[in-house]
Amino acid sequence: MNEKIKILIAEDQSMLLGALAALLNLEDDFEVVAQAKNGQEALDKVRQYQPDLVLTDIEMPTMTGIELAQEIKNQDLPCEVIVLTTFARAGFLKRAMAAGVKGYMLKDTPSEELATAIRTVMKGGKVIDPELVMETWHDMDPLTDKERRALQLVADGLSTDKIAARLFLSPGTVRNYLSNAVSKLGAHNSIEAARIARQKGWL
Amino acid sequence: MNEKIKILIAEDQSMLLGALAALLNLEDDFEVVAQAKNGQEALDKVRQYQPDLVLTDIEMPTMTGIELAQEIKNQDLPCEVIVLTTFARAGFLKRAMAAGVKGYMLKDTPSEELATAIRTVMKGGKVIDPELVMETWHDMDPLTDKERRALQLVADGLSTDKIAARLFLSPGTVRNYLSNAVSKLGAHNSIEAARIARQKGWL
DNA sequence: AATCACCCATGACAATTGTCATGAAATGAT
DNA sequence: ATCATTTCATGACAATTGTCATGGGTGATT
Repeated sequence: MNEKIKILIAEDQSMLLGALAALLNLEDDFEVVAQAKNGQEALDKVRQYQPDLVLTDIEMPTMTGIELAQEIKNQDLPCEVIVLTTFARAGFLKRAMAAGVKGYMLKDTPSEELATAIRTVMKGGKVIDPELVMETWHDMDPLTDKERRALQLVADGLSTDKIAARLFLSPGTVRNYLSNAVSKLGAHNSIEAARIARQKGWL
Repeated sequence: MNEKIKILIAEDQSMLLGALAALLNLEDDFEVVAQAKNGQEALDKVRQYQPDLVLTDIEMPTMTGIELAQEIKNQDLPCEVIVLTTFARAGFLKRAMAAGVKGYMLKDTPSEELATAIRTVMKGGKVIDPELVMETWHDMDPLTDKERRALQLVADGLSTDKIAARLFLSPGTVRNYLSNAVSKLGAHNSIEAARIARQKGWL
């Protein structure tokens, strides 16, 4: 008789964490062995409980789900990772694939598909919605490294003068980088550009 | 023998919708009779299934959870409402209370507390985290009606000239309203002011 | 009736952001 | 080695936002 698939769930919203555990524990062949509310706790518990599979959100305190997946890969921990996140973001999907993630699902996927996805991954398959790939993969990050840094600081609320000081550049330079980013992203101003970049996973 | 508490869940994320249904159906005295992914669907199903209690998110398509609660109250539909939302927002909490909501919970509440909250509400009690009330009730909305309208349009990406045209005011007036809002909210610029207002539930 | 506080409204001016032209350095292709 | 392209960098100037002084209308208070 095959043993149950041991699952660790990482999700910072306690309500979803508990509800997902309840949902997955309904399946005869699943066992939720641990839960974590942030990335570091998840990594610690992966070592401790040695689950077959980790189901993780992306945006969590201390370590994102993608960084968690990267660490699991770096340490050759023998478990698969499925990402369950709110938004389809090109930057996140790309980084998740690079980090060895075997599943990438959105939270607006019907819950019935989750169990099926877990079984598919445990059989060696991958579960990434083809539509998702199609709609995001072509989204190449158009930002240069300096543009991204400047935009990140705009997102943090700094003025161009402060950004210039922080990056050891002159204000004119920063204004130019921001203006380039605004154009590339089709935004009306630098703050909207920062929002778009974050939304795409490029920040 | 008492009948089971009939519950309708309204939540636009399918994964959470199904997981919450699974969680609640584990309780012997609960029965999830319907699920809805938006406010209008929820209202239709409240009429059709006549649940004892509605568990609803706030931000959903077609009708917010608070508007749903208001409609349930307006139509004297005999069921209680518990709001389950992501953020503690003063404006939302106030409007939820005014709409007759009996429970207001955050999604980072442990899932074990949900069943208890539902039973408390069905016994005539209210479930609003006192800390939540303490931390948000004092947050009086400092914005005047015209400031709010101008800020809303900033949030929608309009320039001050366009906002002036839209509100049939002169640009100087709009600049003044936005400047007032920036000061009141302690923001660095009008876009940040709009973000803060939205976050507080004042937009 | 007079006064005060607040909202609504406007424009002058200061401060800041965004565009654009320009040029050096780095990188990749030939 | 050379050339083309891209990135990085800067400042002048235009465009836009934000501050501030000013004043009318409304409602509450004295």
